[in-house]
Amino acid sequence: MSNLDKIMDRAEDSCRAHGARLTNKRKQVLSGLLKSEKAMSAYELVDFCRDEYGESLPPMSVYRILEFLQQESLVHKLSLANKYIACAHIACDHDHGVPQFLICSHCQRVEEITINQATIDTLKQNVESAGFHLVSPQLEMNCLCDRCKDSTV
Amino acid sequence: MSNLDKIMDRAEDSCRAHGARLTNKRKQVLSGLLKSEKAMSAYELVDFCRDEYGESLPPMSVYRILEFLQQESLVHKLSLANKYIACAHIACDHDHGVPQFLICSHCQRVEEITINQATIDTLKQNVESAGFHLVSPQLEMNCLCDRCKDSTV
DNA sequence: TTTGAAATGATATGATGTATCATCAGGTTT
DNA sequence: AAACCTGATGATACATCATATCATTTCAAA
Repeated sequence: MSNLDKIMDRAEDSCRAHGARLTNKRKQVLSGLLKSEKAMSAYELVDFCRDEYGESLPPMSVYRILEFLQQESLVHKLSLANKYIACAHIACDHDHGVPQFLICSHCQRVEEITINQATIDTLKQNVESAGFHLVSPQLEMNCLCDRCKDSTV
Repeated sequence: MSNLDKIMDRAEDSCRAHGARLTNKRKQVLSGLLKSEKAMSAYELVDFCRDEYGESLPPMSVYRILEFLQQESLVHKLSLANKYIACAHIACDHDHGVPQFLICSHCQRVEEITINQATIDTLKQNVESAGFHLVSPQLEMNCLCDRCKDSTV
């Protein structure tokens, strides 16, 4: 069983546990993101599904499906890039924690890492001091990856 | 001399120090953001300039001006909201540090706070461990502000 | 097998952002 | 002052991202 299949199975289990259905179209979008191993825009996913599955999936549907997948914590939206990416921890047993996305401004490569609890607590405390309350915390940072840093020096 | 005037003066000084010109149109956009005391989209600024100054400033120009103001660190782009906001520290003498924006998902109010150095160092260290390098660090977080939290409970 | 809710399709449109070439304004040189 | 250069702005078109709305399909439960 391939790694992709394992992840898709776990995704399906997770949906079922919430009483939600991981339909065929939803699987197509999710596996598209998993296969591509990068962040993709909704319209890129439209093209991908057409090319890969020979099915025309209108943009509206893709957006709806992406929204569903985000609710299920299977996909994250990267606001810095206006793109969507599969969660890197779908098949992990540990708690996912607060995701932090490092986005290479040069090659668009994205790395998802997890912030340690102490740092989150500090951030959260700052937020509370300012009279605000965190909602679905997620951090995104504009970076250069190693390769691009070297190649642009 | 009003606070707004003071800030605009400081902005102009700062530009001059970089050999850049804070032209009339650029002042209009910046003071629009300062007067409104909130984040605005480029097209909202187009409307604002038309209404406030009776001048038609095409969207393309507003985008160019916003880009200029960002380079001068007078304006920040909020990617979570696709809006722009005046830097809260234009007239401050202290170093600005890494800005963190708390955006109320409900009323769109934005608070700019500064993260303490230790937290930044930790974040930066995490980023380096992952083989990435920070570029223009800035954090944005989806929050609820006090008022909206109370009103929605 | 009906039927009701959820998912998807179709269509239109709004919102955000950029490419490109033309024109204008303000200094500098002569 | 006139010519000239550069940076700023205008005009136009278009690309990209996203949502509103109503119609149709699918699928599981009654």
